[in-house]
Amino acid sequence: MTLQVYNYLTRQKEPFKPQERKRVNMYVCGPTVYDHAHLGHVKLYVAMDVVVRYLRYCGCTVRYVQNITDVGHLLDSGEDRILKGARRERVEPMELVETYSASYFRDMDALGVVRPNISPRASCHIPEQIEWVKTLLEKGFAYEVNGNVYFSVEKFAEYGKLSGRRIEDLEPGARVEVREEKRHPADFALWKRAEAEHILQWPSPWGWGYPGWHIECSVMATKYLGETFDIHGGGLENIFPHNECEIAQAEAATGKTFANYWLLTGSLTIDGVKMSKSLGNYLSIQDALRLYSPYAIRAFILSAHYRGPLDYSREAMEAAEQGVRRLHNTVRAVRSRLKSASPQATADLSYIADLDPYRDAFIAAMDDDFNTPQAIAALHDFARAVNKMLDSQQIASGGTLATIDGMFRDLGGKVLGIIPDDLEPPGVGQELLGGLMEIILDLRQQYRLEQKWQEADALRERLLEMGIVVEDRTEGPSWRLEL
RNA sequence: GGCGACGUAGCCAAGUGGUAAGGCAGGGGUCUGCAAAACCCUUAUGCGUCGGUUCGAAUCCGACCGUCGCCUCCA
Repeated sequence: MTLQVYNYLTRQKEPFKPQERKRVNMYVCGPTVYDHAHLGHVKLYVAMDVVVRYLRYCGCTVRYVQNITDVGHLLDSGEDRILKGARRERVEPMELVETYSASYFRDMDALGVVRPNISPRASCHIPEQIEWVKTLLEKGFAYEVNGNVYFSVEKFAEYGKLSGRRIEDLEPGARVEVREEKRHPADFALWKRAEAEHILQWPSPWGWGYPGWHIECSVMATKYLGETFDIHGGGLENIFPHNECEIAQAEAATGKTFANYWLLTGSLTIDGVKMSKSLGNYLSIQDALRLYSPYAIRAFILSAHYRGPLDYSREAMEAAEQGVRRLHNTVRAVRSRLKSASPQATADLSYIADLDPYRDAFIAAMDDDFNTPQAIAALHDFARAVNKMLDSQQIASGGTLATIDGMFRDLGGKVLGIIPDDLEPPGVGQELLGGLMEIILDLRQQYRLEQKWQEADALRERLLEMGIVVEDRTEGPSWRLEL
């Protein structure tokens, strides 16, 4: 494998070498489930999805862990996001968590995002987190004040190594008021004392309370992936303080490197501003799926490199939709030709040999830090070559067509997830529909032979109104459902 | 104030020293009864601005301008 990845720890591209050959352990910071996910979240999860898919395509066994934050993630006001959501909807906190976890998975499924192997919840790992805090206290990296336990950043010499910040550079209280009881303004909470009205609380050696936001990731990542694992992914905007704190807690406790490679993604913006819940400039995934196909949404996100920012606009999404449609048209044509191709015909070896450069270009792009824009470009170049061959009326053998289809399935399907295995929408009555369409198209051909253009066109128009596109190709009429 | 990212055609966006990928949109053409699809040609003497290094810079260096993110709990 010659995969190169940009590692935020070293700020450069490095050859990717998992600890164990062909086995990759990977962790990505997951959602806080207090509301529906929106397109902004999708950029991270689709990008990481493609990382996982590509590693698997390269033959690696990937254990992908992505947490579900259901406790301890506070708002600027100091209010727990989960509790605020629960109050808003007048439900139990854990009821809210169930609702939005389900919503999150439903959205990700709809977008073809492969599920993590493990989706651990913070609230299910309270004992482990308490143990971890105890360890940090014993080792002298933490201190307790009034039922709160803080991590002492001055005790951890490497604090800031990921984000490139120095403690002296931080402006205390820039956003959140500094708590007097902290020894250093930059110290962060490992465990927080819960007031009586705080519903989510657990007993601990320091009284009733709940874990700080950062500790869950350190604890759950190491629990399922080992003290040192291969890849830690996340959004660039969380590099500080969240990711930095994860490293500090983990490495202070274990004395070992936390994660070897840090892959961080740029934000999705809209009109140049980050799409976020708090700004209200977001598009929910459900709404986005009403406007665009899941393949277009993925293609849009993958049209920019994962590390950079990407600006959402109606125009850009339409462009992605059209681009993906072009690829689907080619794949549909190949599969349709494949049905009538003779299966025992020998493969056109010279043409298959010509396929290699396209696959190589795709692989080279992906090997270069998952350069999906270039990989998609390679797919488009490939589609053009295939279209040319189909147009030229060369008799392609079943073997050649199957190889081409296989490439689209592998590269566009398995790796990028922008080409489905079945282009026609699933559902009952497919055979009935096929039979009916055959009758209608036969009738229309009869009109055309008789040069009754008005009747033929009217038929096509009415079918189009129902979402059935009819195209008269040189090899005969074809139809497809367009949603 | 500090740290960081970004600025490439009408739009989205690759390219990080060798003379500007790809997609969308636009224009022209081929094919077609028409349409669609597809294919061909075409669209940045130019990569925020100004300097510098170099035989050669979108790519390296410096300054400046602009946009955005983060600075203790927003993916």
